[in-house]
Amino acid sequence: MDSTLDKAYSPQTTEDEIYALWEKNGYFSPNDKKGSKPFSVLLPPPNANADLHVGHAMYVVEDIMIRYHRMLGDNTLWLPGADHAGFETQFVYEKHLAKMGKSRFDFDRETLYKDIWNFVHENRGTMENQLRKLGFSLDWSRNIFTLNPKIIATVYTSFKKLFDEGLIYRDNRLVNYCTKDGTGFSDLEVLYIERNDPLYYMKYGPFTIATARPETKFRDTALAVNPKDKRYKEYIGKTLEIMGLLGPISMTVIPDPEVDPSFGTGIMKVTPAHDSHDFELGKKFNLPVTPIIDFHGRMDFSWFLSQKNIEPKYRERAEKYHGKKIAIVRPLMVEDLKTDGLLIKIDEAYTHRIGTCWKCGTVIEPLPLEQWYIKVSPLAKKATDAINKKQVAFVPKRFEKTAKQWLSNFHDWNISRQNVWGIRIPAWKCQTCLNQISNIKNKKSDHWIITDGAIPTECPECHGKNLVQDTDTFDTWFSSGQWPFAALRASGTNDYSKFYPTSVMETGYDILPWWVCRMLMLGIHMTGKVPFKTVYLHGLVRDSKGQKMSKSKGNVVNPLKMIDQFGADALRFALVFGTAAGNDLALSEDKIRGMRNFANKLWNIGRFLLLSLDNAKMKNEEIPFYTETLHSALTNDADKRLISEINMLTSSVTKDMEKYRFSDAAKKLYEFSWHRIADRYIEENKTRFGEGDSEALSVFRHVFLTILKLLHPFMPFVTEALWQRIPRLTTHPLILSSWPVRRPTTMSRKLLSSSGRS
RNA sequence: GGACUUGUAGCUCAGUUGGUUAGAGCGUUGCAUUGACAUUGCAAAGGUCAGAGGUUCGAAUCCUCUCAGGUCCACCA
Repeated sequence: MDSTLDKAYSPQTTEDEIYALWEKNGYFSPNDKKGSKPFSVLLPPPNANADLHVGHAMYVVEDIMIRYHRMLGDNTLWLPGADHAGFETQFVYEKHLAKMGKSRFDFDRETLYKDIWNFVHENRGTMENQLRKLGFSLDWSRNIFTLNPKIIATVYTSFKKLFDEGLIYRDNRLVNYCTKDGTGFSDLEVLYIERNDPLYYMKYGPFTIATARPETKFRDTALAVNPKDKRYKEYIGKTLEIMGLLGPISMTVIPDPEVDPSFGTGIMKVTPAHDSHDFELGKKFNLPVTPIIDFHGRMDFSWFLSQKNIEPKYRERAEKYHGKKIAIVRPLMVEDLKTDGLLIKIDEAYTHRIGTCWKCGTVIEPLPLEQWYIKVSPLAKKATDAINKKQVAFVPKRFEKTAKQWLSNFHDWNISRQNVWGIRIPAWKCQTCLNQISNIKNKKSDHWIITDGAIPTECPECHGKNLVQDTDTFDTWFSSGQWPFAALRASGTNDYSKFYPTSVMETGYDILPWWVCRMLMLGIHMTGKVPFKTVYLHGLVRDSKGQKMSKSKGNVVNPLKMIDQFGADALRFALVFGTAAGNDLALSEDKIRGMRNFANKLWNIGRFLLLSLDNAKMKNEEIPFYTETLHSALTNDADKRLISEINMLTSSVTKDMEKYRFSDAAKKLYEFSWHRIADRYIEENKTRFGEGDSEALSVFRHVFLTILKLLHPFMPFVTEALWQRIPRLTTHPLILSSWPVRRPTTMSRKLLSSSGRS
């Protein structure tokens, strides 16, 4: 035992060594002791091939819970995972391709998939090591990738079950399509932004209409007015001949109570192929769906140009527009409208909210496309019921309301993505049947063969062998929504039966609708049980001024840099200290430095304790371990008071841990260690320590070891480093030590031995 | 239009079911210090808890309204 500690604590020379000790000895794995209660948390899988950002460091809350429960003697599992992150990873890979002057369309599907797979695996590992740097006591022996074959198998099984139950269906409707990324998205992935766009007023037969999207007017199929609008009442049901840029078109006026008479001129053009409201309206009035914009965001006039006997003027125009991007066509159209005397005015001050791609910012085009949808409401109802029945608790409580609100507002969920990197949808179409069907009028063409992953050999209807698989992959949230049961079925033999439902789901509140609600819906439906009993939501990490971190602002805090500079314990403590669950927190270097100072303060309390113990040893003083006998024989009032205070602190911190009040616990421990023990108890009793007073030293050591235990979930490294150096009764490392109980009475000793650890 | 949320010290934030003189970190000021720690200690300054009203023996905390921020959803032709 080397009791001469360095003057200052050096996390850099301590942390890696301690982490290696824990990991090497398998301390992160469940104890699997008979009778021990299960406690399980699934780490929200970070992107496999990206670096961690400081938001990930908030998962420290999970490590705190895990370490606490491990010390309670629970059968504790914290399961790590790595996310293939479907579209996001493909997006990164496409950027990488672009740098080499290539695009994903230069490769066939299999090659592209393989290349991305290799790309991900070449970049893999950094994220995992960063989690280690943070001190996270994850059971790495169970680490699982979201494209693990067992995970995929579970996802396929779910898809088939949902399909068989009629909860998954195929439909052709307008999808939120990003023409740059070449894929559709669910409603949640559309990012609405406030934007200024010109509002064009144009002559439309006897009317004037206002539109922000003049390019779609070529394929308007009707005009809609509010049935209560006296100005247009007489026109309802009438078909009018209207002069457009490509000649006359006939259009019927239909009633729509949702038309706002005060907007523009109170008359709305209807374009079912490019507006979801119009699409629904079109269904009601049996209007054709006639697209003018293609999946690359270009104008498509082939329907017009293929007609015979087109006037040369109109042909010229259509050819001019054809194949060009919308932004290019708009000004051309404005010119032509002017020429024809159809443009009335342009309101340049018009602002509206417009959907954009959350990833690349391109304006989302609603385009008609066949996709797989999940019928959400039956699943959402089950989730809401579970919340109402208190089968799931939210921390903080207010998110219960948010979750329920989301669950009641979800539309059917488009789970098809036109990506390669992901889990390919196990749906096949028989080409033979398809050809036959297309010859029979009115027969539904959605004749799909769905399997639980096995490649079908022949069509069950016609026994044809010409089966073609859907080229789409699942929305990654469809598979992540199944993570709790999918992961536990894949991670270890009995993990699912032992650890499902998991104890706590801990993640950022920003993915409540994307992930938490989906896990609830799919988890309950697929397993009959809630996937987690408690949802703890943390806030966003912001900069020292409360501003959102972003690369462009240059205010991004790099967690690894902070760890190098101040130690993981300091960063961890800074993230929980003075932070309420569910609230955003401002993180500054000053705060982390302050917490580094606290780690150093602990170090020096330990250093002083060791020096005093050495000093006593030289005087041949025997320092007894703190026991019940010693406790009842205490004579010094200062010692008695301190013992009673550490007991009170223990209960109070334990209560905080149970109630997920980690900030309170951290604050109490900080306050007690620094200002009670270091500033007062040590200072007031220095002479006694100098004299080698065995009672004082015994009490001091006991109290300090207790503090190390209580602090261990928060600052695992410095506490373990000190624990290893201080003479104590047991040989266990701190990570496996038992959580302190009020004091060493007979009763609590029983508890200690029954937990199997001391 | 709907939901949620914030306003507490110079800055960033805690503050449980209402309960003494309202707390912390950082910052500021003064002093101290060669044996645990300058990554330190002691002391100090600094707050009408956004405002108004109400409930209560008692309100930062509960209720109503006002003002000022933030986030999300719906609608926007």
